[in-house]
Amino acid sequence: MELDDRKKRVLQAIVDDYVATNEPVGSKSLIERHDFRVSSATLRNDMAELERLGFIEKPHTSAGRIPSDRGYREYVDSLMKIDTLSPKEQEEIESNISGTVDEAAELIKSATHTLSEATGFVSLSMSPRLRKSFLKQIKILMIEPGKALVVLVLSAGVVKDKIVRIPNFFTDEQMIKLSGAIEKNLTGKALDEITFVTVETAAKDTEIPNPLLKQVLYEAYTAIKQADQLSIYLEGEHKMLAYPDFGSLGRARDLLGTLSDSGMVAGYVNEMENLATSTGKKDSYMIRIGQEITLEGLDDCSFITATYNMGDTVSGNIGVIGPKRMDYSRVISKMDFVKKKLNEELKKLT
Amino acid sequence: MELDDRKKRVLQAIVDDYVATNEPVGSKSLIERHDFRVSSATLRNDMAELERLGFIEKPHTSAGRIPSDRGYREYVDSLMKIDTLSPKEQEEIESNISGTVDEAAELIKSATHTLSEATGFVSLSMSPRLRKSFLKQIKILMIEPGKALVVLVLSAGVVKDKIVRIPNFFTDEQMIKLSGAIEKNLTGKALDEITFVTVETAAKDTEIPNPLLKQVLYEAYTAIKQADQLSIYLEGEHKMLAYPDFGSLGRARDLLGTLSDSGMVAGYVNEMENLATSTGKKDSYMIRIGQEITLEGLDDCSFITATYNMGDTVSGNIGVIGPKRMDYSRVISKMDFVKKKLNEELKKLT
DNA sequence: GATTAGCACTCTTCTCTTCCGAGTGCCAAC
DNA sequence: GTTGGCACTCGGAAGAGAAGAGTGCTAATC
Repeated sequence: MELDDRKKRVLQAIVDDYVATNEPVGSKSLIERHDFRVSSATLRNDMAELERLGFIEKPHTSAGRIPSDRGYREYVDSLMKIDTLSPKEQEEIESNISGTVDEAAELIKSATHTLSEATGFVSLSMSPRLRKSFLKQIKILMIEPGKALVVLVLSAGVVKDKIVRIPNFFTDEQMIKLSGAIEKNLTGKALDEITFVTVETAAKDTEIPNPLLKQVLYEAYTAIKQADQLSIYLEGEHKMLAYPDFGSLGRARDLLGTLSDSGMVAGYVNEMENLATSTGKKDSYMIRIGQEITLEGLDDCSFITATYNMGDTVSGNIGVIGPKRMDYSRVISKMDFVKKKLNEELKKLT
Repeated sequence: MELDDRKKRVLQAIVDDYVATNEPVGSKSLIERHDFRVSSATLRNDMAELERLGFIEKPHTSAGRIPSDRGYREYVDSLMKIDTLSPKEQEEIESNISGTVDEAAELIKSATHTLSEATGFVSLSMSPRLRKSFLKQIKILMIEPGKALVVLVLSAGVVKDKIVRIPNFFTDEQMIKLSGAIEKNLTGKALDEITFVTVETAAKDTEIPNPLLKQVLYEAYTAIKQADQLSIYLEGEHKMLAYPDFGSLGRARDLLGTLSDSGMVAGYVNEMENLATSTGKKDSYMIRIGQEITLEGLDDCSFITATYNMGDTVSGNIGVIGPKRMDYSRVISKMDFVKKKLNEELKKLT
């Protein structure tokens, strides 16, 4: 079912007007605000058809129309045109992201912050998926008897550390020897290539009595595995309260409650990303609208994500969550620009 | 102006009832719910007096009374009695905090989480004030030309690291030598004893050409100074939406907006802590009620903090922010218990 | 002097009704 | 296919009571 040209224009106009005013759009106001050159009765017929097809709906009998999820979907898929940012907007974003930060995590955080500020919505970032990154350095430092620090330096400027327990009588020299051996054998390996066996093998020629060794190796292995755990960073949750779309406190509570469970949100983003990768759909951004989002309380939201890259093998996501009644074009172009800048800056770090 | 016994009981009953019901309390319902053995008219006289003294107020002429900030203040200062937790409550908290965590930061986070869960309010923790902690280890590791990692191990199980830029042609050996020299000379020093001069002196006998050295030392110094920056962790902000006390979306927005500025909240907590220390008032907890809180949007909140300790010299704060119409006794006893458990667990780490 | 009963008064809240207007769907005409 | 016209629907605003909870005050009582 293809929409004819005028119906497309009508749907587009309804979305635009509704986004701008937050009022259901009637046939008469459409005529007033747009140059349709037909009468309101004609639009009424078109609108009835659009409703029959599921693109728009009525809050109640005697109100105007609002876009349905499907209407928004059609809008973002084929109707809207993405405009470019003004130099001023670009500069604002640029000045916030570029900087003197030396750690990737900081950079990503500041991009997330910028994104929230620029859009006025909730923004988020997922930590890079480090499975494919490789070990540049691994050191195990004795802190005190029974305690050591494992420090991992990964490609792309990422540093992780973890305090681990070790047998009390493990000595300094033993640790230095062990650390050297592990480093020598594991450096250059991708995280997902490293198994417990790999670590054990790496330590084989250290001549440290086995029972002692095993626990330390296990802790080191855990530290390595833990490094590629996904984490999420959310910002600007409170901004959602400013939108009348979540008028009732109940809805707002559900929404913020869900967002506060960052593990759940992270899981969802990850799922979306995997789905997109596996189905080969790789636009520069991904949108989920309203009911398409399976998280509780986000029925009135849209969720837009994009992928940033650190080097060739490592990537993560940034994203925006706002009311589905949002100016998609602006938000997407802003996110796109933030992503671009973030990628550039990340490149400088490697 | 001392209140007579019955007036105290009346005030106490008003606070208790109001906290329980969220309804302004009238003389009649007071009689019904409590065993005053006088008539409602008598209580009306008492209430008029309490109002004249500023302990209670009327939302409007024909409503009951609600406690004023001053009323709550009197209540927490001299009327309430803090009850102990049931074994079940204790166990719930205990099982959440004690655990196998090896890093202090993790432990503090989990205590904060537990606190929010147990009270149903926003909870927060401030990172330990590390000025007085001492360096157990400091290592500078080369990552690649132009980049190094400074790792600090502080007393009380705290590890900090920071990537720093260094001159490109700084070599591996130079770094090892430098790292050793700095470590040898700075270990055991408290963070606030370390100045740039100290660091420079520590590196004096390395025989590395001066112009090179200076930048690295400065970066190392920065890393050290940065380690004692305060940070704050907030949790459960969305829970505030569940309380009718913040009925209007506007108020809720102000509140969450303020809480989202964690720097500001951290500054306020720090200020409170300093004030308490300097005036010598050292209760096991501190309370700020309503207007006493100078943060915007927290007029209807109370802010309760306590201090946790890591070793003899290092401490930080945990706290709760809830509606001022809260069950102070329960909240305080819970916070107190969380604090106690946290202190115990922190002790195990050192 | 403190306490009490009684009563007039105040003010919010809830419900019911009415009214208005924006918007619709449909029909007949163009 | 498009248009003008018109009856109809429904939500929201505005207003009018009525109910109810609570107060302050006065005069009587302990």
